[in-house]
Amino acid sequence: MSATDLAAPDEVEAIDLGKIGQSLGFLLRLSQVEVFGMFYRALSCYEMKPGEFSILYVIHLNPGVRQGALAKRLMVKRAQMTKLIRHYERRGLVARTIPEDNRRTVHLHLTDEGTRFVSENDRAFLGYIHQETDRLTPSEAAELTRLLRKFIGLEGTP
Amino acid sequence: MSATDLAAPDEVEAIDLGKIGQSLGFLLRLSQVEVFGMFYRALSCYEMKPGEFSILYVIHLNPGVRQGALAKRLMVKRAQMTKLIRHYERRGLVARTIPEDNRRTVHLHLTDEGTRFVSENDRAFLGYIHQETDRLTPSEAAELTRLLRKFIGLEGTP
DNA sequence: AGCCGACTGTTTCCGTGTAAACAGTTTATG
DNA sequence: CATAAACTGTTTACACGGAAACAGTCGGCT
Repeated sequence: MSATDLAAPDEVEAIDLGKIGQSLGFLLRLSQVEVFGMFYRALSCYEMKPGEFSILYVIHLNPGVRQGALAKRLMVKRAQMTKLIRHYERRGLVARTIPEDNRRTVHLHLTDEGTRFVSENDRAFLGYIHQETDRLTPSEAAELTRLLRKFIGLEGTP
Repeated sequence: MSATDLAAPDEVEAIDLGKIGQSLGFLLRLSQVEVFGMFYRALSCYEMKPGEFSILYVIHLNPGVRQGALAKRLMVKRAQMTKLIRHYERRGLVARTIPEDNRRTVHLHLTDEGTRFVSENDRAFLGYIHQETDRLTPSEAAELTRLLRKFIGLEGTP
């Protein structure tokens, strides 16, 4: 079933959450569960999770990015980024190049196949969210993203 | 260091996020990282994560809750809830009782020690967030929680 | 030049959460 | 009543992400 399977009635909804229900951390976690559920219902056909696609997408927008810089921007650990990039390399979507002037770093590019993949599936992955914010009005959805962007200090860079 | 350690300059911030920067899923994930970072800086002394405390807190508010109902309400899998509850039971904070009329279910209560723990650390765990939304004005923080609550369908039950 | 420290990516190990199968219990159904 | 189906919690196996240690590379300092 969807979340935690259970055919229980509204006994569940009767549970008092107290101040937890106002806690930003709790609300964020539940929201993420909700978004991931939406994604899964809509895009389970593609064998790729939204976070994985976003990496390809950002490489597409920034050819030659350093691997560590990408990791920091996307807030994933360098170790994790290594695993993902090696995976995409094996899959033939990403190419790694080590420049001569600084052989510590790794620059990332999309292969032709990777470029094609991103171009073709762009809309599906980026647009799925706007179709599914059914509980929010469009202006509320816009305000929500604005507040989140401000909260994480992502205002100046649209 | 804090997030992904890296002494890099603003090379990182120059990376173009494109439409990803407007994606609700992406923003939610970054926000959660942010909140968890806040918590860690403030409450690393307690040997308990916010999600773990929230379970004790909700049991405190709803003595005798069924374990599965609690899991569904908090959106954690039943298997995971089993591990957590058994852990708290060993630690002497939670007591499990199996009622005679339905021996499939498990009802949860706090022990005296558990009650004391929640009462004493209540403020520290629930209040840490309001101290740390420094990038948001109070009214913006309130609006953000309101929108998140609406987004996950948690409106009627304050 | 040579050494020390910092940077970058990688590897290894471990904690946590999930999925799937399981066991006991209750309810529905013939 | 007996059998099947559904419910509830538990166990087991595994995938994912993080922390820490590691190896190669570069810069600074004497």
